Amino acid sequence: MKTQLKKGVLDLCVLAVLDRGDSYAYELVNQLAQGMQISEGTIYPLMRRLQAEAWVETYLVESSAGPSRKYYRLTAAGRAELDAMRREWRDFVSEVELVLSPAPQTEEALS
Amino acid sequence: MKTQLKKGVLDLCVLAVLDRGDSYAYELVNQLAQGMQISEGTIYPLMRRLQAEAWVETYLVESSAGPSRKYYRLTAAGRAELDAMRREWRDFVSEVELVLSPAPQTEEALS
DNA sequence: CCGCATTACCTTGCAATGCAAGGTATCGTG
DNA sequence: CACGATACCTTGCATTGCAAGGTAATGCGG
Repeated sequence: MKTQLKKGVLDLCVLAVLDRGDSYAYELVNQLAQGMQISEGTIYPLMRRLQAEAWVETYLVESSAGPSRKYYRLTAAGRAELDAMRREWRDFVSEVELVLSPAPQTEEALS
Repeated sequence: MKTQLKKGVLDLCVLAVLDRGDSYAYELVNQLAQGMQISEGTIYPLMRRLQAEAWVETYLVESSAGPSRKYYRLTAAGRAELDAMRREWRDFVSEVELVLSPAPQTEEALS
């Protein structure tokens, strides 16, 4: 999948996944990596940004196999942002589809 | 419209517009600026990239009001690329919509 | 004829973000 | 006790959109 296309969408995707239940970065990468490529070098800075915006909050959970996991939970603000991003996403897709669709036959295009 | 979302899509949009007829950068900005914001500082480097990839070729046309216009015409390679990009776009949208849709209830998620 | 708006071209520097590469630490198993 | 898997993280680079600024041609009003 083209790298540039993902820019600005991964936030939305991560928030959407977290809306289905708390998770931690390492797991998020594995989940998202199935459909769209995404690597650790992407997710960790991204989670920091989400936390800096107060869209998620964290808590540690000890693991039976490996170091403690830093779980992320959506905040109320995060859920609101998720809704806003969903709307932006739909508007964006509509806009692009409009450009991609065949000429809209505007009357004044016959100069 | 969010800046980051546009990354990787503007190429596709410009090629799609050119597929409907030759145009020049200044006009492309005005056309695209209706739906999605786009500025001159974006379009000129972009057109250079498209030309460097040989997806478009140029020819000058003198204008009755202002300096000569540098028209861009889609090449065969450009048209092929446009088709490829359209497919990538659809795949990309599908992938994101999949993530945004409610939990798909995979059996093995009950560990 | 001169300045100004409009058209039309272009470049520089910055900001945002995805990613490869590399680093650290913990746990269970052989 | 070495190793793989799990899980965390950072640094530096590449790409790309954009604001800001610069150049030049044309026609019009004063």
